[in-house]
Amino acid sequence: MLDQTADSDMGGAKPRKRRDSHADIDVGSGLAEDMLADCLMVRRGQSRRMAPREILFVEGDPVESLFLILSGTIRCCIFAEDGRRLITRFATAGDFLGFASGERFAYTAEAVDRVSVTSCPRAVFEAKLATSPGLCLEMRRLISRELSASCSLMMTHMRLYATERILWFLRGYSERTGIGPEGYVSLPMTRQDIADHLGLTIETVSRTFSSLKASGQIEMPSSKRYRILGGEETGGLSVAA
Amino acid sequence: MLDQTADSDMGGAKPRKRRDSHADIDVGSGLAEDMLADCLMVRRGQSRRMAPREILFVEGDPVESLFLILSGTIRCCIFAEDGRRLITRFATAGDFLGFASGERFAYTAEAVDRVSVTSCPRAVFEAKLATSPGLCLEMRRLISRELSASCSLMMTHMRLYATERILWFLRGYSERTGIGPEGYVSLPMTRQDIADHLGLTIETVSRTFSSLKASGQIEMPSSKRYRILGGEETGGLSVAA
DNA sequence: AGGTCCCCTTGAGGTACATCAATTCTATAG
DNA sequence: CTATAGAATTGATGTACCTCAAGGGGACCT
Repeated sequence: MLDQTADSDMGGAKPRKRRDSHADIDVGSGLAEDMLADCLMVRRGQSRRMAPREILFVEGDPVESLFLILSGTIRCCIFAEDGRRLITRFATAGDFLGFASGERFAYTAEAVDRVSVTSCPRAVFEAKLATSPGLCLEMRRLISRELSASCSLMMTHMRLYATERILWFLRGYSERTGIGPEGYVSLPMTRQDIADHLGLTIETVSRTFSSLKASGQIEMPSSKRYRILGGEETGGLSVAA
Repeated sequence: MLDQTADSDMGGAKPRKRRDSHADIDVGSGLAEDMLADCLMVRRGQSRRMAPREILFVEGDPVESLFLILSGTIRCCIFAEDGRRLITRFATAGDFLGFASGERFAYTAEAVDRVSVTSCPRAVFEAKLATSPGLCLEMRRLISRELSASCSLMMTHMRLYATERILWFLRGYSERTGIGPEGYVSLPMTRQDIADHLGLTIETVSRTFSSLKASGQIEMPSSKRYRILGGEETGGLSVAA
């Protein structure tokens, strides 16, 4: 079943993560993922299963391997000296980890729920890089997208009301992970995770969810499942190329 | 003109900015900058002078050239639909522009004060990239640093008081540009620029400057020149090694 | 000099969010 | 089933910042 997942995430059409449904990730560069994935898939048999809260790597660790997420969600965190935590991204199936880092990881990667990843030794990847200039450009494009996602998050942090931040997050997450069979999106992370991602407190996140439910903008049968109401947007097809 | 103070304000082991030819080289892995600079220096004769508010490129423009700033300060902006502006970074002498972008620029670059830049056609650079795998890795490192700077800015935006944001900015800026001969750092950008960089309003920026002056943490003989007081911890003046 | 413009500064009041604190819900264990 | 711990919710209160608004100050022009 692992291979299934892998194949689907990489190139084929597959249920879990439909490439045609999230233009912001693809933006005309399925090529990047394909090439990078090919590289990682060399060792596709060696997938690693992770339990919730399990740590994949820690900020400052030397980069020995690069990773591709096959399923589940991983939070990428950086910590301030005073303990504040910033979750720079929630990486989900099909996302790569470590490519934007140089010698050492710039963030800590931790499993949110049950996760499965494949890895590729850094040396193998860099050897491939040396022989394939195309791969290099594609890698740059991948990192660029990460940078622009980071800017987008910054824009969100900046003078956006809690309601708008939450909706931005929910929309983005559902676009990336896809909507489940019953029409709900699974939300594996805690309120604290969301707070640390959006620059809010856990109470504000909770309150905002409540008010969004009350105003009929979202539906949440449980605290870990949601659906965005109000028409078109829920599909997440509105991202400009 | 920048050199004299450059070595003292960093506290780092190595001189941060060398001014051999006319490229101010930033701290960190000098290798990356050297290789990239070499590439750009191919056309060193063709430097472009820019007046304040002049635009180098606009977000969405196709990337035809890559740039290296020789002197002056450039603001890199992204705009939201509602007109909000985020200045993702102030690029100064020795900084590269466009390397993190793919086909199109991800942000708008505009001169803050009088600026001089050299450029390199993208095709030339990518051709060099194809023949030099080392350059590729160095470029990745460069982009990684930009990404981590972006994360650092996000961390700052996130639940830090205005006072701390301002100090963070002033410290970082003085580290990057160096301290002038009289001990003051020149601050070419407007209060609005700073506000859009730190996620504050112009009034809050101004008020915070005033209170920092009042509490003796900074000195500002005019609104465009400052000096951080308080010795080691605030100024980063520690002369290590 | 005087005038104009733009930027900066300062003030008063409102508000969205943080903080402190208590209760309820969910989950895994006993 | 109850017990216990963690997460989520809800309430009351404070406050840092935003907003609206009015006054300075420097640069440039005639």
